[in-house]
Amino acid sequence: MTGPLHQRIRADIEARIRSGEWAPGHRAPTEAELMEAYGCSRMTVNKAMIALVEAGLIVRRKRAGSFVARPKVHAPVLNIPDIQSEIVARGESYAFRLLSRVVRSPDRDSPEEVALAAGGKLLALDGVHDAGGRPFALERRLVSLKAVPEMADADFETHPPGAWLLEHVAWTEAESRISAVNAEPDEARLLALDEGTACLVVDRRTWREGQHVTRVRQVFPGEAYDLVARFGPGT
Amino acid sequence: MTGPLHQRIRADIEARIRSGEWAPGHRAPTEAELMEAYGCSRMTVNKAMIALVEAGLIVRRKRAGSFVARPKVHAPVLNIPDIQSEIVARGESYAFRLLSRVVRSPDRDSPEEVALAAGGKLLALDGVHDAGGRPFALERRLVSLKAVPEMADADFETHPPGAWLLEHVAWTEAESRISAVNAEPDEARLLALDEGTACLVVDRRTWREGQHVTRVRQVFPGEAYDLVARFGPGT
DNA sequence: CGCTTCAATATGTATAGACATATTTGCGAA
DNA sequence: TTCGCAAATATGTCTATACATATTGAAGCG
Repeated sequence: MTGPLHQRIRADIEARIRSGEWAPGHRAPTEAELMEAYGCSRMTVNKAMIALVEAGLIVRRKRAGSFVARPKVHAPVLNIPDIQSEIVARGESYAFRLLSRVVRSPDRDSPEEVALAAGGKLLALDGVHDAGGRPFALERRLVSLKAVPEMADADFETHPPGAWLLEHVAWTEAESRISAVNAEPDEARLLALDEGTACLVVDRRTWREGQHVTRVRQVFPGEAYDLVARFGPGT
Repeated sequence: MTGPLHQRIRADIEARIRSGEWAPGHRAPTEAELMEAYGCSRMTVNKAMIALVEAGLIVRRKRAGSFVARPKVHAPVLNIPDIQSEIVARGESYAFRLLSRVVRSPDRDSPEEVALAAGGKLLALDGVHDAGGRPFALERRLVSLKAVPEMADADFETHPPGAWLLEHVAWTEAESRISAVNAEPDEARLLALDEGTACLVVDRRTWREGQHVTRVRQVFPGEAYDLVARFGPGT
C-alpha cells in the first residue's frame, strides 16, 4: 500500500476488520499505540481513525477507547441516474415526448398538492421517455412555480424536465419511494405493455432549502429496468 | 451554530452552496482567506474543506483552488433493513417459516451457482416471512458452505437465515438489484395473492473479502412494501 | 456496603510551522 | 509566435504541542 501514511493506517485497520480478525466489539489500539507502531504523530493516526468512524467501521468512546462497530444492516447507495443519462450511457437513442402541460391551482382536497404549491400555482407535466425508439418510462410530474418560477417559460416538448431541474436547481434533497404496481390500462398503452404487467414505480419528492420543489412519479416496465444498489468497500 | 469551529465553517459554506448563493463552478475562498476570515489556523479550515469534499459539495485542485462541485444525479441511501427488524419496528408480530432446506452441489449449467459454491456445496433455503400472521415476503436463498461451513449445523426452522448471517458473517459487501415482476402461481399462493399481482423483487448477492457468500431473492407484495431512499443534508 | 469524589485515560479540537506536490502563469529563448 | 522552463500559488501531508472533555475506575467517606 502506497500513498499517504494516514491512508495506509486506515487501510491496515480496515483490512483487519473486514477479514474478521478483529470482530465487532474488539478494542482497537489507542492512538498512542498506533503512533508508536507507525512511528508517526498523533494527528496522523487521528485522521485515519476519524475516517474509519465516518465509514462506520469504528466507534470511539472517550476514556474507553476505539472499538470495531457492530455492522449495520445494509444501507446501500442506490444509483438513480436521471433517465436520459442512463439511456445514453447504454448507447441507445433517447427522446422525450411531452404528453401534456398544464398550469393549475392545487387540488384543495389534496394536502400534498397544497403543500407543494405553497400558495402559488403548480405546473403539471406528463411525458414519455423513449429508449431506442421504444417507450422506456412514463413520467408524471408536478412542479411548484412558487419555488421555480423560471420553469413556466421553459420548453419541454422534447427536453425532459428532470434534466432542466438538475441544471437549474442544484443541491436539492430528495426522498424516493420504490414500489411495484400492475400497469393501469392507460399506462400499459403508453408503455406498449399488456395491462397488468408488473412495473417498477419510483415516486420522488424533492426539496431545496426546506422548500418543496417537485414531485414526480416514474413508471418503468418491470423487466426493462433494474435499480442496482451497491454497498461495500471502495469508498 | 455552536460546536467545533471546523463544523461551523463547514456549515457556513454548505449553506451558501445549498442556497444557490454559490452556484456550481463558483470558486470558494482559499484556505488562507478562510484562516483570515475565521481567525483560525489552516488545519482547522482544511478539516472543514476536506469534509465538504467528502460530502461531494466541493472539488479542489492544487494551485487552482476550491470550487463548488457540479451536483451528481441522486445517489440516495437506500434503507434495506433486515426483514425481521423491519416488522418488529412496525409493532407487528414476526415469524419465519422454513419451507425447504437442501444441501446440494451447484448446477453445472449455472455459472452463477458454480462461482458461488467455489468448489464446495451449496445450502439452499426457502422460507416465508410472516408479519402479523400474514405472509410478508418470500425468500429463496443459496449459501456457499465453503464460505460459511458453520451454517450447515444451524437451525432455521423458525429463525431467518438472514439474521444468522448478519450475526456470524460481519462486514460483508453486497449488491442488490431491485425490479418488479408479476407473481408466479406458486409465489402467489405462498404470499396469499392473486396470480399476476405486481411484486417487488430484491435480488442480493453478498461477498466477504472478495469471496461470494450468499445470494438471496426476496419477493414482496408490491403494495405491502415500499423501499424508501433518502438523499439530503443531515449527514 | 454503597455512595460520592477525584484522578487517570483516551479521545476531541485546535495551533503554528514545515515541506511536498500539482498546476497555472508568465517570461525568455528558439 | 510558439515552445519550454521556472516561479508563484493553493492544496496535501505531516509534526510536535497544548488544552478541553467525557468516561471509567479506584480511593475515600458516611
